[in-house]
Amino acid sequence: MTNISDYDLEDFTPYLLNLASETTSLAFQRHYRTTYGMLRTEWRVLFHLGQYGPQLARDICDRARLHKTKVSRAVGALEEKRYLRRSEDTKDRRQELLELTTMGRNVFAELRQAAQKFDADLVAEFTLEERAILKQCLARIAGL
Amino acid sequence: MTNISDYDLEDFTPYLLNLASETTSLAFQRHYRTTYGMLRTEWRVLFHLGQYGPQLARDICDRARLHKTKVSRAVGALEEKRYLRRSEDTKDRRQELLELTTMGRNVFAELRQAAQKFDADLVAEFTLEERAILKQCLARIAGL
DNA sequence: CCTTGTTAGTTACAAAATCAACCATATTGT
DNA sequence: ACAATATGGTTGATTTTGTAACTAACAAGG
Repeated sequence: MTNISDYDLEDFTPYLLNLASETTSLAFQRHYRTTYGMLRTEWRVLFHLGQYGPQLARDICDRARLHKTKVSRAVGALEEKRYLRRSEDTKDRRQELLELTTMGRNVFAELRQAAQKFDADLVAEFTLEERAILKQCLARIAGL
Repeated sequence: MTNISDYDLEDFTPYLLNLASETTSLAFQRHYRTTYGMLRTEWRVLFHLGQYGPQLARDICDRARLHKTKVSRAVGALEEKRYLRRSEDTKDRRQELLELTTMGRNVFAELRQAAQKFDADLVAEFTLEERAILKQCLARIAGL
């Protein structure tokens, strides 16, 4: 009987993606976790608010591809830390506008810089072409 | 006030990695979850045993970069499903050699084929060069 | 109005991951 | 030999996530 397949799972892209994702996420964690006591979802929500300005929880769900329960809890946690504020002065009383407080904006500025540096270090060993292809492939795979 | 930086989260590699990883992992889940009732960690452990042959839990921890508690629980679950067997005939009575049963090897063969097809479809839209660069970059980032 | 359906967001409960403590065995230094 | 320490692995408590059901507000059709 011949070998049906000599496919090596080291080539399994989801596996590589998972390893790479875990490696980088764990490494970057210390910037928001140890310093600010934030969870990953909180950092993501903070980032979206800092990056795209005041918006609804719904918008964050869509953009960040996070489930509404995750966002709901992260918003609660960020509110407790006084990093964001809600206001529901809209006509639609179901929704509430989320925006960072001054403290939240400071944290965001700090973390954005850390992220930028972290990323630069991460891809430092790659050529410009490799970086471009990497990001392009990842974006396509992620469905962006 | 000037804009300190126009760095965008979309450019943050860990974020892209996370999105891509989640997207593919969720998509592949159905192959081991719905068909065999396995969890992600179980599939990973099975994969490592099938790929690299009989070994200690410790080896799987190192190679798969999984915490020992996760591996311990996954091994227990796989044993219950009769996909693996333990034997502690070693000189060191603390450790036990893990190996797949015939059934476990069949499941592995089946899943490996599914993985191969899944992966082929995933990267189908990329050129050979792009695929090579993608894998190379991911491996480097993952520290392989 | 008043049913029916939809949307924004929260909450309750189950599943899973994380963390710390633990047991048994092995190894090292004195 | 015998503390002290390290290793392989398990277990239990705590956290975090995921799933589903829920409330409240709005929107349309009759």
